[in-house]
Amino acid sequence: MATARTPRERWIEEGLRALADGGPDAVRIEALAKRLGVTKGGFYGFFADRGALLDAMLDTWERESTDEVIERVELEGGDPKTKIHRAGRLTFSDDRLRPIDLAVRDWARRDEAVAERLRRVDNVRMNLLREMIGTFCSDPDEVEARSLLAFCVAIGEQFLAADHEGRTRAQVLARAADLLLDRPSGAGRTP
Amino acid sequence: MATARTPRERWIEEGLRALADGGPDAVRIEALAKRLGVTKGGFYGFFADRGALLDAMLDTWERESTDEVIERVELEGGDPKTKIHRAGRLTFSDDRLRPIDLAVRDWARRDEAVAERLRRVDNVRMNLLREMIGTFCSDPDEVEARSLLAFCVAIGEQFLAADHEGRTRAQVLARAADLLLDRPSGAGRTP
DNA sequence: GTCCATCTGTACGGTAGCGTATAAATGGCA
DNA sequence: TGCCATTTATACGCTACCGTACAGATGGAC
Repeated sequence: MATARTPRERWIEEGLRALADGGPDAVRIEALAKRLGVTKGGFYGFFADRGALLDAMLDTWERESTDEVIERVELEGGDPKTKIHRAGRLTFSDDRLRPIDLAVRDWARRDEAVAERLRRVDNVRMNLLREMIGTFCSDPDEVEARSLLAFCVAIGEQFLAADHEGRTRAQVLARAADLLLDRPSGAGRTP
Repeated sequence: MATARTPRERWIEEGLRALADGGPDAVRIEALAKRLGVTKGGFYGFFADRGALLDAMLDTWERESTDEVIERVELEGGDPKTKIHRAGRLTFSDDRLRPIDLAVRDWARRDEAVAERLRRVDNVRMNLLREMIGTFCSDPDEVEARSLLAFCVAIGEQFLAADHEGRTRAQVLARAADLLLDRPSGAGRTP
């Protein structure tokens, strides 16, 4: 048996890099082959067509974005606020995962199958947020609202280009996190 | 002088539609021509090349997203919270502008010139938010944090696929808006 | 070292899109 | 109505990419 010089995983890996850099349209088999230093000859031994590669890429992304992140968050322990920050950092500060995540989000707007995958991933993350925020906030509606805010900041911040008048983005984000995660919450809403 | 059956504006308009539907890669001259019911023959009389169309599209988007929105927000008056909601609605509930805005955000991640335009647009919007939120919140750092949160929710919500356990997205968003825009704010931060 | 399944390079036909050239159609204006 | 600048259709060469076919290279098993 001849060992593959360019196994299935390398095509997926390079495909995810292309997705991160240029969106799904940039995932071109011949371009990937060039970057891998081979021709597309071997590609069709692993994948039926370009669509099969895109599916496999999404499989890999989905697994890495849920199971592995959750596992690492729980493994290291800490208080809820620490865990929330760690979960956010594992996705949105990781130079590998962050751009893939953002590209998938934009992709999901145009492809229902991708949207379904993203929904699964986001629901896992929202559950984590609910659980953490639920430890210091008793009103379920407010837990949901704060979880949504926290998640939206993590994503929206990546797509926002505004400046902050002398402050750094990190400083403003820190203050925003305080508003969401530090303020003691009443049981009900302010009338 | 022969009046153009397909003037410059129609190419831009159709280009923006393609951008909204499929991202910048979907803005293809021959495809636009087909949708306009003509061939690309006349296109190169208005634009030097595909890049010139993309620039013109961004010019149009930038103007519509700042001047026109601001004008309409101020024209109709109302209290700060009303104005914020109206400004958000003018962009993020408009079936024409919303998908263009989102497509431009993703595009800006890969193109520095687009990022620069988006920065100008977002700074205009952030100024509006600061002004409105400043009317009921005195701490400048908190004004900035709340403005960032409000903006990030408006954007992030569009890219988020999670469900809300029996609640609708609109319900959770309403509660989130209360947290950001209703809570009376202290002068300083909670220690 | 030989065998052989597996992987890889090369070549092919087909589609889609860009930008150019040029001829035909169009409609305002005299 | 006829002129003429402007707009549009058609045709072309070029590049990039997809998916297929097949021959040659590769390296583990024996």
